[in-house]
Amino acid sequence: MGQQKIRNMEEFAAVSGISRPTLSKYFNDPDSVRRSTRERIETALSQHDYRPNVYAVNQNRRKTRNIGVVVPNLADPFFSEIGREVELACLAAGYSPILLSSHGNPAQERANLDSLRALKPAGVLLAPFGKASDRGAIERFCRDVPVVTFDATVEGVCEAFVGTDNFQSVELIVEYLCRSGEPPCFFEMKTPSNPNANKRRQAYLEAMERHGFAPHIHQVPGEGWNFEEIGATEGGKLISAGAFETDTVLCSNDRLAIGMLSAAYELGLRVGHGNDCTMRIAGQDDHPFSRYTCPPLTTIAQDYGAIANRAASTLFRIIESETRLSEREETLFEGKLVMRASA
Amino acid sequence: MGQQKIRNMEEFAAVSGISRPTLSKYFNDPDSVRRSTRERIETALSQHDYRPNVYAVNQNRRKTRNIGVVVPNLADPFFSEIGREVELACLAAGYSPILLSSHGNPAQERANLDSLRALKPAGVLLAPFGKASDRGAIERFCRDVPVVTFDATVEGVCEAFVGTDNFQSVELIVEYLCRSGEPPCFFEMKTPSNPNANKRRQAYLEAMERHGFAPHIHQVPGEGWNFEEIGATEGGKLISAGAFETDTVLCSNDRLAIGMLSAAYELGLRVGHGNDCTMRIAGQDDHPFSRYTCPPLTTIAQDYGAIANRAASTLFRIIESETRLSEREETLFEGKLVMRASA
DNA sequence: AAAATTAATTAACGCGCGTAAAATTTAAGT
DNA sequence: ACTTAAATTTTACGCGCGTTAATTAATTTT
Repeated sequence: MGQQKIRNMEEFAAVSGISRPTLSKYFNDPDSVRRSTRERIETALSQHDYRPNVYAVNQNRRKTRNIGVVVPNLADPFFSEIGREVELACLAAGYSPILLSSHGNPAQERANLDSLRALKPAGVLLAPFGKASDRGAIERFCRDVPVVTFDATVEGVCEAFVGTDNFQSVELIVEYLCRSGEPPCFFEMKTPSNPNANKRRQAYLEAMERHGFAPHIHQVPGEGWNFEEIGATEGGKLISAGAFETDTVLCSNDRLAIGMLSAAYELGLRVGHGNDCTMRIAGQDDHPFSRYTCPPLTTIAQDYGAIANRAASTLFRIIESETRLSEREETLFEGKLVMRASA
Repeated sequence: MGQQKIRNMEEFAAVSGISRPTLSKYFNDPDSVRRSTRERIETALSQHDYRPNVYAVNQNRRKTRNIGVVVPNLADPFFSEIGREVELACLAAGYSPILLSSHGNPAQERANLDSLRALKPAGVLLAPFGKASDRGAIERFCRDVPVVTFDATVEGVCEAFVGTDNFQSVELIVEYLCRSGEPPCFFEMKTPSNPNANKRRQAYLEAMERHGFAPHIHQVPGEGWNFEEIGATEGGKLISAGAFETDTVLCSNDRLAIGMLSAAYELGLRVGHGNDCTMRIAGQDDHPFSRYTCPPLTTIAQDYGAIANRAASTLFRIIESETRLSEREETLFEGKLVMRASA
């Protein structure tokens, strides 16, 4: 390895015998220089280990190669998984992802966008809160930076949206539940911040009508992101009060279902589709922990990988074309039924 | 708000009527200028919204105010929680945290340190893999950047370590388990990468001896970070084979315990300390999901907040004193017994 | 009010790199 | 070998801010 440390590109030009502008070209895009020079640079690089100063580079480049990735809550394994997928896609395309969590707090989401703005990112992949998001702030941000939203959408803003087709997904599981037993009641929070929740409720209503059953929606109070807690306490209350019209409950998401399963267990109820079971509980999202609940949770799996990759590739396309999309693109992936023991 | 956009500090100096060097002082430390000028700057700031260019600032400053935070796996809620606490501590002290996950991959840990080096951070808070970490790389990194490790340690390197006192914690739960029923067997992975696992095994052996019981350690194969899976399949095998010498199992961590609980449920066993129960299962870490398992998991809680804050404040002390610690500091916080239904 | 202290201004340089224009070299094509 | 096109080198400027030294202004002290 290198003997004396190389302090800047000038010095590296000296030891490598390549002019500084050519080196600059190389570091911007290794393929932009002739193969022979590229090889000379790379051997020099292997002997002296020099890396361009990030700050100087980004100061002078019009657009950085940074991609901001903002998710509402990294403590939720769903978002840490999908965040990870997005990061990988960025890396693979030669961009530098910067992952920020809004920690369940819409004000933090706004703060994250502010921080990102200072980093002059080439683009941003945003999983917004939805209704709870600061719409104005996001709109303003989208004017300055190409943004693709994923998972949840803020109606009308941003270049594109990639998510799951809630109507297809809900139909899938409602159909299954109706076919295999009593039609499901729907369990959710009264004031869900996530727009998917509203679509899922709507989709439930439509699906139930389609199958000729009366819908039963149960909304419970509760704030914040402690969904398991809400599912356990409020879901438990409903169960023990006998509030559910049928023996089957479709939860708005897996985390609520996990809480409700825990409450059912406490109440000594056996959940599942067996003969010895009292009720069925199903979720939505295929949360990483859903296969370890008792019993394992029947749910709808979102295609994390497809969503992440499509969102990323859409953003790259916008960045590289240097033109905004003429109209807002919406891509919805289908959910898959994951049948386990709980329903 | 501002009418025309301010492009740089020069222009902001013009509109605010403050000279550029004074502004520069202000942005470095608002308290370094006279109160009257500070107020003038801040009113101008509220009218024109200007922010210094991050890249230009960091290029010229000797040390940035960036703090790198590296955790082994953000998909593990334990680390997303503690990572969050650390971030908050950095923010509160006026630093800019940059959270990176190694995604369960030691090579990624090294890559993360490389990325961080390019950002010239003032310091780094590192939760290393431990044995699996690239010791040489970490040592080299520590020579250049002040580093405080937390959660897990790499023996001998870095300025300081903050973690949980495994010997105290394990004694606590072993004592409880012995007192309240049959003495525990110990369940863990054969090749744990986390050094805490080794300390916990050792602590278990010592605690059992102290209480006059024969220890029984069961190690199962399995690679990677899918602990629940390993706990479920391998733990399930042991249970159904009747391999455990007593009816009580202490798992090396909560995620293994969550898996084992799921296996026990599948086997139709009732877990807990009630009369109708077949076995007891306990964990360690107080994983965020442990209170929603069936039954809720008895475990040892680490003091996330205390660990995060102590690690951060120790790092800040080193950074601000501009001197390396004369000797390596080790701080261990006590665990607390969390009694739930599983044991 | 004068002297002493403290703070702000002016002027100027440097950081490490992007980038543009002109001059030169290299490679490819006939 | 000669023409042409493509790549590289030289030279030079600019980015936005940190920082320093000398100067001037504002504040505090006696």
